[in-house]
Amino acid sequence: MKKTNARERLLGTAADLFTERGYGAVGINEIIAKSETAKASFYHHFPSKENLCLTWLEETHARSDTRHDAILNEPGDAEEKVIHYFASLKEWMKTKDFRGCPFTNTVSSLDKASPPISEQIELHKLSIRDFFSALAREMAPAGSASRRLGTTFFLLYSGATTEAQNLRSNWPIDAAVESVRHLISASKEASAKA
Amino acid sequence: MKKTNARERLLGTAADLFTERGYGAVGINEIIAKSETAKASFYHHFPSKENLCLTWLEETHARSDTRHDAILNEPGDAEEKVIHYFASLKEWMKTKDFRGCPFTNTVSSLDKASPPISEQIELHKLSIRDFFSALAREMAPAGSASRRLGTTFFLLYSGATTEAQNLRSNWPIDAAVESVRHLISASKEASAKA
DNA sequence: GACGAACCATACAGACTTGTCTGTTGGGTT
DNA sequence: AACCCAACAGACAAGTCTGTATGGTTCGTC
Repeated sequence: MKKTNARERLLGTAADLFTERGYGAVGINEIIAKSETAKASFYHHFPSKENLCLTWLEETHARSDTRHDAILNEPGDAEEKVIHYFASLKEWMKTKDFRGCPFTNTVSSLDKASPPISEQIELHKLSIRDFFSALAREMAPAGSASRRLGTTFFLLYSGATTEAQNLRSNWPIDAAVESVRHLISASKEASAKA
Repeated sequence: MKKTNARERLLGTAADLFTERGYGAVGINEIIAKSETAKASFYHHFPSKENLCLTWLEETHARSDTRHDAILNEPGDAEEKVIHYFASLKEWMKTKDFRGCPFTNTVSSLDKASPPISEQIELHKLSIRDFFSALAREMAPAGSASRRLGTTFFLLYSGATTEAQNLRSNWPIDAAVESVRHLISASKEASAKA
């Protein structure tokens, strides 16, 4: 039943609990209890709760990053890729009971500022923006217009995630998809006119 | 020095501390100490910390709502009103040290679900969307297009707030304004063509 | 077979949390 | 004068939190 590795068990249950209720609302006592691990083992692998959080965010970011690379290298239309990305966000929200972005939630829930965590969050957010920018560049190669388009996708994605969490509903994501669709077709018309 | 009313003092310092560090990271001991109030007086006016939070959100929402009404009844161009609203968000972020929406932050920082607080947050968010929808209706009276436009403004506003907090910078808000400007001019062209 | 790493259980320190309780002070009203 | 009520101070309960310390067990490798 137990995974053999105590470190993996700790990270796994910490990931579950942090995404479920947020960094601030979960104590290490609960983490070690749910992962069936001794407290001494926890402090053997992690110097502090904050470092556990950092490690969790790093691993989450790494997974997200390789997924973005895979999507970009995949064959297929950039427009479809963007729409599909929003669709998978809907799935995520449904399975995670409408808790939004782990990174954003961690920022809100941090009691005191922690430079390494803040840096990791910035890194992650900028990489998401870059992902959308790459897709935008693919579908509207004209310079300044595609730059704005990518950032607009990014902001719509962030807003949709935030408000789906606040309103405990997926309609903001559907609305964001509608906006994205409209933006794409409008940009096509503009480039056809030029 | 002290305001005469203990209740007002408590609400004021609670508002400051909650917006500064979030609901979860602030205890009532700190609130009563900073407001120079006895603990017994606190529990005389508020049944619990959670109720204090609810009251704070209610008052914040009420202020926001009357401000929206004032803006809508003001003379002036709807387009300028939207842009100006984003500009005042930039001011807010600067003075509040890049802490984002109090309502969104409270959702992330809540340890356990609280129905009255969740309802208050939904109410507030829907009222912001309605505000943007009213402005969109003013500048593009065509039915379905203005509906989408208002929701797009709302999502861009939310995303800009969230990411300005995450990245501790105002560039997401500037980018959102650029997107809004582009959307408005595109919608003008579309209605001119029809 | 010996060494060391990883793991286990458990007790503890010290500071923190929300909320309760007792008792006092002082101004305003009846 | 009697009463009410807001506000005060401060101790207390019962529990939480992170992190440390002690000591014992299992297991792979030299």
